Amino acid sequence: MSLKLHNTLGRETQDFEPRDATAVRLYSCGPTVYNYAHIGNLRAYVFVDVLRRTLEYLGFGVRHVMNITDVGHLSDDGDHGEDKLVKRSRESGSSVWDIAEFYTEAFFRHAGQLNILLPHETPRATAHIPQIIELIQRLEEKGYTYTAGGNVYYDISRFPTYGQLAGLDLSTLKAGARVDVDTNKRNPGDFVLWFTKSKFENQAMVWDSPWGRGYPGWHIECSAMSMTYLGEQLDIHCGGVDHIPVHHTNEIAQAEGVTGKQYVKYWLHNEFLVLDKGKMSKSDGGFLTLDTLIEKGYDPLDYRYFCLLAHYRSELRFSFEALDAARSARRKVVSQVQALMASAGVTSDTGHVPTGPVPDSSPANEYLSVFRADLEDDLNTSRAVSRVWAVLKDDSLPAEDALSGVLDMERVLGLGLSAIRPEEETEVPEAVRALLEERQQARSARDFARADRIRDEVLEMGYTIVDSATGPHVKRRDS
RNA sequence: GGCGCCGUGCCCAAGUGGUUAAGGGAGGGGCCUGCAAAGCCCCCAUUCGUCGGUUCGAAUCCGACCGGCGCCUCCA
Repeated sequence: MSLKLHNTLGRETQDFEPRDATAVRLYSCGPTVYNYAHIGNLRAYVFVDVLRRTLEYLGFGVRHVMNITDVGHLSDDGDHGEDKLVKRSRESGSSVWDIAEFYTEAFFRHAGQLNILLPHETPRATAHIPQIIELIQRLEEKGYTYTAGGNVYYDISRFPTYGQLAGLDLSTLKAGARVDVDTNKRNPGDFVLWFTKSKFENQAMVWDSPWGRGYPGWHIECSAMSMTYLGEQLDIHCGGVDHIPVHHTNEIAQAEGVTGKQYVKYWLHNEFLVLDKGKMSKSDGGFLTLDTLIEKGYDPLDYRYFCLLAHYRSELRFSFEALDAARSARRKVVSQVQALMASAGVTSDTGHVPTGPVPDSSPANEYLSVFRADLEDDLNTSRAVSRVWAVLKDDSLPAEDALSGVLDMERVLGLGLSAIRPEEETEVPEAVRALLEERQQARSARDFARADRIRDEVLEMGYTIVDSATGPHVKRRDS
């Protein structure tokens, strides 16, 4: 079998055939950094990470680029509304640049905590204004633009296949259904490439351009940066489903308008994380960040595990009950892996856990081949995760093989399994050690009430006592 | 108004024409234990929103209806 991916362009699952298998050109839409990424946003980055890891797992070379949109977006279409960065700046008293930098750092921190591999390039929009201007100029030369009311617009009537990705029927789109009509536009679907007329004070991020001092529109930065780093034709471009009708539709119009060539071969879009009340929205204010989950006692990787439980093209219903289930499951995987380490004789002294390729002779390959097939089937992570359990539950599998099998799967899953250390006697304070001794004496004397009191006392101090045939073990609580 | 998606056990969720409807969590029972915890074993949907239809056969295809949601504004 070979990798099959669901292409939004054409709405069908297709065999993945990159233009160059040694360097798959992957572009994913990154964050807009005027606020923290919420956990719904983060689901999208986990998805892209699994995609990239899968490609690498299957032997493809990958070049992954993700933009950081640090230029302000308006909260409304057509030069109305307010720039989100400016708004944030006004509210916090910091400069827009500081705001962008702060949230960019927060984003990378969260991504790292989720075991998301850093893309090879993470270009900032503000660092690519010349490329953006050049792209607009090329569109202008080819006659795709017009100027009205001080802004440069893209004229979608010049691009015959406009809206193909989204299956838009332009004649049925209802202009102004939710937004005021921009009277400068010739066609309601036209969009701004360059603004010179800012309606608000304090527009801090402005640059000189052939059309006047101003700032770029909201879709052009992705076209400019993707083409700068990956060339005119990409293999895969991903993002959330919300990008299909506008952002990605406009990106295609911009890129293909300039090059006359197909911009992206495979468009992949992830579905939303939803709450009872619907999707989590960045502009609604009430949203959960990864830090919120951490404060509530979850490991970031519990959330990653949770994301992997559902297919990326399905809505995933978030609840703390469901997250608890993921946490319980992941903790169990961790302890099972530690048990395998013990069986396989892996200690921190012998040091290494098996990391290299699993030998063909290993019985674990039976599981790895179905695992691989699950991923090749449009990234069925839900099934892929179930293969971890299958390995863990197969008692006929030698511990070393089970261990190497699970760690091989970890290359894609990224659940932190390769970072698991053998379980060992925890260094405990002298006071705890003394209590432990006291408790053993109590147990020998069959004074269990006292033994239990001591156990509670030790628990208060942050350590869990677990009795076993070979004597009591002490672990840090909540491991 | 237009376009689109979803509805599977207590919860999350896979499966999208054909053996017993993955997997996890929770729950129940058992083994083990002084008791716990952990671990292990067993149980937990004759049924896939409802009603029709197509088919030898449907959770999977078609239609209607009910319910939920997304997009057409920035948004993962």
